[in-house]
Amino acid sequence: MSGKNKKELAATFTPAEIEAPLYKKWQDAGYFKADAKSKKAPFTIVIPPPNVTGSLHIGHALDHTIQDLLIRMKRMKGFEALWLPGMDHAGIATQNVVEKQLASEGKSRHDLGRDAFIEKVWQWKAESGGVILDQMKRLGDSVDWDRQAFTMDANLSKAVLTIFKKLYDKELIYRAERIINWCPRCLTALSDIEVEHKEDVGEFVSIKYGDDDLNITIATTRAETMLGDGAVAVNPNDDRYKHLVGKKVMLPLVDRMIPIIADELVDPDFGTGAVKVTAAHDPNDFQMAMRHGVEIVVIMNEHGVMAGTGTKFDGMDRFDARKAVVDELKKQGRVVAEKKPYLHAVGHCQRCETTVEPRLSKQWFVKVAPLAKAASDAVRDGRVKIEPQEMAPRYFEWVDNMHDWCISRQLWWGHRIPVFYGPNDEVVVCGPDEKPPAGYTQDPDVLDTWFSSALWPFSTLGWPEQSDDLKKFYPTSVLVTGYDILFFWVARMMMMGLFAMDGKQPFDVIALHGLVRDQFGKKMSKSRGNTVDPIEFMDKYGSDALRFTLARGANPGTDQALAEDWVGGSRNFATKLWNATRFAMINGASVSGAMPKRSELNAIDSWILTRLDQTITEADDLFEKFEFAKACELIYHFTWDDLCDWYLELSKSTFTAGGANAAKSQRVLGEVLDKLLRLMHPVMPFITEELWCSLTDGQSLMVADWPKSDPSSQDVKSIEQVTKMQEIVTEIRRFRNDQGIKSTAKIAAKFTGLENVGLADYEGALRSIVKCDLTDGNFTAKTQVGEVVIEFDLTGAIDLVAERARLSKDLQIAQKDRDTAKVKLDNQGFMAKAPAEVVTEIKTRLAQTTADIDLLTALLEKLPK
RNA sequence: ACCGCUGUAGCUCAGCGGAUAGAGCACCCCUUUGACUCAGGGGUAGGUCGCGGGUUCAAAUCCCGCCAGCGGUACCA
Repeated sequence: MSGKNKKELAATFTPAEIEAPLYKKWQDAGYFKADAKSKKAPFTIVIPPPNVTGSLHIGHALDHTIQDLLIRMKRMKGFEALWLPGMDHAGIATQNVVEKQLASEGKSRHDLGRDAFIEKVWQWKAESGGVILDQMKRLGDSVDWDRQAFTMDANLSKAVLTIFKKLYDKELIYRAERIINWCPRCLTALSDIEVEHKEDVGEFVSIKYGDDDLNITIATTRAETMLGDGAVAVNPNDDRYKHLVGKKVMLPLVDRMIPIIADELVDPDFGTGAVKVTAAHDPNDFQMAMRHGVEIVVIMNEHGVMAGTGTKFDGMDRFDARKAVVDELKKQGRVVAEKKPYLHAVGHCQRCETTVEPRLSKQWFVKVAPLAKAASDAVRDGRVKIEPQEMAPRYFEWVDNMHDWCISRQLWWGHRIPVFYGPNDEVVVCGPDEKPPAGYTQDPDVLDTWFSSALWPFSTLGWPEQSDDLKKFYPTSVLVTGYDILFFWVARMMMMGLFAMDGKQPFDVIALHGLVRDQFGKKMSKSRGNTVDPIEFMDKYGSDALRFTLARGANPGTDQALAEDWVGGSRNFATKLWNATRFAMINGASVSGAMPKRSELNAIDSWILTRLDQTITEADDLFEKFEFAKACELIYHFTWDDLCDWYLELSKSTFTAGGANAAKSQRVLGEVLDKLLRLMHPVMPFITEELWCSLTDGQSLMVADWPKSDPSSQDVKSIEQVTKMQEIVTEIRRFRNDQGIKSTAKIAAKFTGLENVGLADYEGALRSIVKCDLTDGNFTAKTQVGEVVIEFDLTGAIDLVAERARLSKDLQIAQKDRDTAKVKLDNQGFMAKAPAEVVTEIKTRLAQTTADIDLLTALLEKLPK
């Protein structure tokens, strides 16, 4: 009765053979496309834009598995589902790649000039950028490729100009001279989040300033900066130094008189309690300098090389100069104390690891306070939900303490700052389609990449135009990302989204997942050499296996460990599913025709339908709550244990017998697989598609309906019956095992009392699953499960020692359980205060264990000596 | 230093007031080539729930302290 187009399933499942063709099939059919004109309710996810220079790593694989899972599920649920892909232009990273290329030809970007260089970058992007996009297809990502976006696209660039001007007009963007994080290698300013603080080994030297008449000892780890000191600061309440405040002291090596000032910022308990103030090279010193009018002396150039000090140290690298300065001071006997090694946190460039140099320079900043407050409030008042909620404090911690955001980058690749300067330093900001007055020159810098990434949830949908997409799909439904980058762009997207879209949040939910770690829970890193390649895993085990492994490990907001073995286990699971379906089809599983009435079904069929229904209800609920690990666990358990180990085994005799009973079970089995495959599709899209199409002759699971549960069909009695069957089977297996009977050996057995537990009709099924087919014999041994007695013909082969040991052990356990129950019931406090259900439960347990004890005692006594 | 998170079976993790603490993988024993052999089936074994106090009839679960690990933040020059 198989349909004409039904494919025979191959004997083994080979992921590589089905994955690419199925992806193509989906793409060709247009299933990934979303329609802005649709009447369906929207469900939107914009991809957290990966880097154009990047390739797929295991963290993306997890991130994308979750997004694809949600999108596929919502699509099946009848939403107009849009998953919008794209990339950001990664200013520094991309420029680095191309500059390296040029360097290998002995050229620098300056040899080419700005326009030619940018052209070169575009060329690089066309040839080798965006590798990740192709890799996403391997994962099965059901993204709408027609809407693919790039932060440097015309429309997204227009969005950047528009928002810049808007912010400037509202005085939320300003230009100022500040101490910023400067990378002397990348030659650009960095924002706070592009700086990584790491413990460095340094040296903490105490240096005596001044002479015999007037001196003060300061302590520093950056001796070279003393050449640019403008003052020495002490705490105003520090009695040791009070008398020196207002006096001037001689700065060694440069022979300059500098004032001693008093400022609260100085901690009297740290170091010597006296601090050198180098306003041009330290953010705190700069603050103090502003307060006290201290002279600002710049002593380094952009490369971190000493310059303009008028000393012999000019021309030396900052680190060489540090040593040289200390040596020189030592010679002069000014080094009073040295502490080394001295561990302290130092900022490093996230991209190139170079030690960041705080540097005084004029840059453009976003005034974040008002924007951050809006971003904070949106979460606080519940318009945006963070999942899991325990992560919210981290968000607040970050957003509420954000410093102003330096957005200038001294690069060429990126959105050029739309500011033009007139001959007398007039400033004009140009929005899209606006022209600066003649003779004005544009700011040479570009904007931080994240300035454009922050617009992603709406710029990709057409903003600033009021496009159909924007109307249909904004606000997006959920942003899926790792908690480690919650701050990187989530906070920025929130700020910009709320600002640009008149207070409408960029997403309703922020769903955070953890990091993928190695099998020992260690963070993966190239230097540790413990990274894994998702592509390699997909080659070896299939995409579905990788996806399932990741989804199964994805507890909300917590990290997960990943080992190759786990992926292998998921591959085995996929194989199990494949073979179960194949077996079902060989045995005539069918999806056509009406389902038999519940009343006509045997307990086993009714049970599996009940379990299926429970599984659908619970898994659906868990998926909706972003509890992917638990949902997968549930599905795994249902498939492997309930369906394969119990249902199929218990039903084999029915299928073999054939006839009307078999036909009913075949229909039931078809129904179970049909719904199960639908339920699993979002997690394992490839294998489920292949199996489902074979089983049902359907077009595609991608556009099939999500399985609905029907709680009214719950059959509690069938659960009791099958649970009883499982107990009997387990006991017989245990008995056979203890007696050393091969699991394939067919032995004789006699069942008594099945009718007492409503299993009179299931003796055949029971006999078949435990290979006790024979009914005649000399029954010399027996065991018992409640009211059911099973006797065996072991023709004197019974191992009395093993059996007695076993029974004694069970008896002991039962006695212990009975005792604990008794203690509870004798406890007056418990009887008085515990809820009635709990008391009843304990009473039942007492009765149960007492019965068990009687039974075991009797069996022990009857056991031949 | 501060904030946050974590500490449960050999490993990775669930459980987060109801008492017999679970799963996957690994181990051990038996078994299998008639859905499953890069497999499958069955059966065992394995845990002072980090440590110490407290609250409760009842604590892995709540509170306090401590220890250990991780992450983030930080102006300690």
